[in-house]
Amino acid sequence: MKPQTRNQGNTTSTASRGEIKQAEVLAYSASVIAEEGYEKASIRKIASAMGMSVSALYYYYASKEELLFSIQYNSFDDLVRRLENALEGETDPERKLYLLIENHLEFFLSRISELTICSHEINTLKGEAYDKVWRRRRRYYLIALGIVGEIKAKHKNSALQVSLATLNLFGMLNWIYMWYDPGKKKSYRVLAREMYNLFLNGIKSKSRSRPTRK
Amino acid sequence: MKPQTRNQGNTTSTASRGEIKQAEVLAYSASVIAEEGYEKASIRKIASAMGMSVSALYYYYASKEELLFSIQYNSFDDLVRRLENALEGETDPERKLYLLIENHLEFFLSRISELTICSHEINTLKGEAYDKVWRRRRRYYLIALGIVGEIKAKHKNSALQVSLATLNLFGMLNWIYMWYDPGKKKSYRVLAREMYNLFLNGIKSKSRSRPTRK
DNA sequence: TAAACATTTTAACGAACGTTCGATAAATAA
DNA sequence: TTATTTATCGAACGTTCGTTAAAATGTTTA
Repeated sequence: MKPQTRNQGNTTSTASRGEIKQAEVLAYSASVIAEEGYEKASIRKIASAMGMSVSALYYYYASKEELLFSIQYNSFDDLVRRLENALEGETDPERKLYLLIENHLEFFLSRISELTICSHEINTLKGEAYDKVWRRRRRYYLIALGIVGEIKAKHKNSALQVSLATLNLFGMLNWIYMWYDPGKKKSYRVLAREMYNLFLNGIKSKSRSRPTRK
Repeated sequence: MKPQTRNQGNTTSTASRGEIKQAEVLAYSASVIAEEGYEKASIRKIASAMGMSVSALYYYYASKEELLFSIQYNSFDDLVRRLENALEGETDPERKLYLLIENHLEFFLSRISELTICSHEINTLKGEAYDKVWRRRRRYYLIALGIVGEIKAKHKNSALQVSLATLNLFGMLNWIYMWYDPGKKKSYRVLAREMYNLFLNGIKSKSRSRPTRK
């Protein structure tokens, strides 16, 4: 029988050989899917990328969809957990914003393939699998929304549209996979600083007018 | 023989029946591809979406790749042209920034399918087709980069990383297709105002520091 | 040792894919 | 009218897709 139990709820830190291989399959899948896109990344490509037969792959995952689901769910789950951990005990909303951005970028750079898939294949899953991932994603979004709302209140910027600003923040964060070059080795701290300053100053300021035509 | 001449370079404003149909095919293709993604949007789905046979479709376009190429190239081409037109005679960099954002969002809302494809399928094409689209895209990017550079100079904000800021601007702009709901009928002007204020205030301000740990 | 379980392989399934072909139908030109 | 071009069609091509059944290996346990 195949190893049904995933890492979650593993009381001991030991991982069976099957679980290790299972994680390995997921990692290879992530790199191929990130590179080629979900539809174009065939099961055969993934299997041969790790020198494995197609059916051996099916021993660990019941379907291609389950591969995508596991990648996305685990990534969002880790992302949320790490964020909640980082925010623990923090009260200053601006500091929280920085931690969110830093956490996101650090996670992105350490697992580029997975996060690329989280961004690019965000609407690929359907039905229940989509819903499950959506709920993780939603949790992440609500944390960000709360932080932006706190900053708005702190600076009494009543004109700011919190949800719109938050979506723009995610636009910046999620678009990185399109231009980030791992070869350049730009540190996540530099990126985080820059993005934090841009976004914070953008939502703090109360000057909100469109330049009139001359 | 199939109608080789595209709209480009059409001296007269008349369009033959073939050219009209050709444009119609492109529009249907765009909506199906935007909805399903390029790989999953099969030629058969596109054809049956417009009550046409598969071979009739091939009469107008030689391949599925040519469909994607035409959608992307025409969209970027129009986008750049409209922007250059709008910027004609403008000198104030902040006004230029607003016009860029407004132009982008207005175009996006009027041709959601095409722009969704421009964002989401940005790395789908390969080889020469990719290069041709890339050059259009590059032109657009350089205009934006120039405007951001001018604003930096105007405000003497020497700490600002122009290319990074520009990429973040495009992150906000290109991510819209992920959350924009046409049903809500939010005007592009409202979006443009909000994004303009956020980005401009973000890059104008010279306060660039990371909140220190407590 | 043998029995039990875990893992991998070979070979194939039906379905869908992009594309092409030759035969028509419809529209236009002579 | 006939001749010619323009447009459409159904049927098929070869290939690849995700998936599975059954048999063959390893590996651990009794």
